[in-house]
Amino acid sequence: MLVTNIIGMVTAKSRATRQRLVESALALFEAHGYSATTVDDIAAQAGVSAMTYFRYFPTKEAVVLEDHFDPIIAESVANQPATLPPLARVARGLREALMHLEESDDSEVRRRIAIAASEPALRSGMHQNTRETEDAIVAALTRHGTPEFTARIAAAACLGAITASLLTWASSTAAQSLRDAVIAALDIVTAAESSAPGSEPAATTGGMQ
Amino acid sequence: MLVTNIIGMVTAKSRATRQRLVESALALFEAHGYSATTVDDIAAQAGVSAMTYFRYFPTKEAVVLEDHFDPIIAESVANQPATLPPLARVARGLREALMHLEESDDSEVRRRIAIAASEPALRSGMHQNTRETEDAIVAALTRHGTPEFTARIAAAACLGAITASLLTWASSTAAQSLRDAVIAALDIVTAAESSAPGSEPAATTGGMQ
DNA sequence: GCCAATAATGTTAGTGACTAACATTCCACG
DNA sequence: CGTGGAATGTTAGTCACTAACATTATTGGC
Repeated sequence: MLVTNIIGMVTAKSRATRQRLVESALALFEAHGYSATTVDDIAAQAGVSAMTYFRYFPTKEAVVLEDHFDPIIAESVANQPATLPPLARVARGLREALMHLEESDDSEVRRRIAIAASEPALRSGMHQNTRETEDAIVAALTRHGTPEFTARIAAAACLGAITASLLTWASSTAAQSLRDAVIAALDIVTAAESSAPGSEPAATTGGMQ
Repeated sequence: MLVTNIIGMVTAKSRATRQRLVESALALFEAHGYSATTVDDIAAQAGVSAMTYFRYFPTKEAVVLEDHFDPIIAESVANQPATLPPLARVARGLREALMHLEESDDSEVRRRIAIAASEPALRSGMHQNTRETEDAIVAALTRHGTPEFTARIAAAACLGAITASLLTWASSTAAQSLRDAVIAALDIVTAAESSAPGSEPAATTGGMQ
């Protein structure tokens, strides 16, 4: 949820402008590369001034890095049995949250992440985006007695794994779904726990091993 | 190893200039905040022009984010027994690499990371820095038969945990050592494996739980 | 001690991301 | 139709960063 949503900017016209900006940006980034594309280019392509671009997106990065990926995670994590080790709770919570995600928009997400993977600055921007999610997970865990440091490390480990997984997934040609890529990553993080009580390994994922 | 070390820049004078730039930057960042400090300010404080600053550091971030922290890690990881699950091998390799680190310069590192923690842009810059280390670990693991995806996820998970740990450590007032903070983080990531064969939990760390 | 060669620094001029202040156009609703 | 607020534009500026070229220190050989 990087982006404004400030009061105003909600009319049909504004939604259309925003959409044009996103599409122009992705197309130009794919065609000429991220750094070779200026904000002016994007704005011009969308039929709008650069100033208007910045009214919709706070930075050049933001138009790529908006994540539709910050959802009910905390809720899911909080619902895991407190008897599991923190890392397992986070991983299982993330897996469950994923199940409540429409499979549909994989393709645009893949475009975005593929662009992000191509530019170091954007790659690290992805990590920045997970900060909110990390905080939400930490809050969920500490509410049930996990010490803050432990909670944060467990969250950071899982999110680091997921981010790496997404970057690999988006750059790969395999017809794997985003969901399977993330699940595969979480399986690796919790591999040693697959024999622990109450934890069944998720469905195997084919290609990405 | 963010920074130049290009041919030249190795004389006594250049080392002195570099040192002055680092000290000026840290002091100004601590005094007025990262974003309120301009590169011109830093250069002026060091008695040098802005252009000279950029001859030593490629970006404003770099003067903070140089890591003395990218060392023999791959070597250590490669030396772990291949019978362990990948995550455990990475964690144990990192722990061992840490042991070969002088404890001495904790204080400056702490200053740097504390500054990094205060600015989102710098925080994500830290992640960017770990990319080289991640690649080195992946290379070490795949050389011994671990699939690339698995290797990368394990590396990313551990490095994510370590980074989070460092950010917490640097902002805390506890007199803990950097080494103990990192070990504590790795213990959390591999908690479920502490009963696995050949893996003894590292020394407990007091404060940071 | 003087004279190259080379390292270190400076100057100028530019690009591009981003901000602030203010002016303008568009559009819905009375 | 006309008015108020939303959407957009203009201008002018700051700051990170780059390139090309000019200048000053430093150092090693004589």
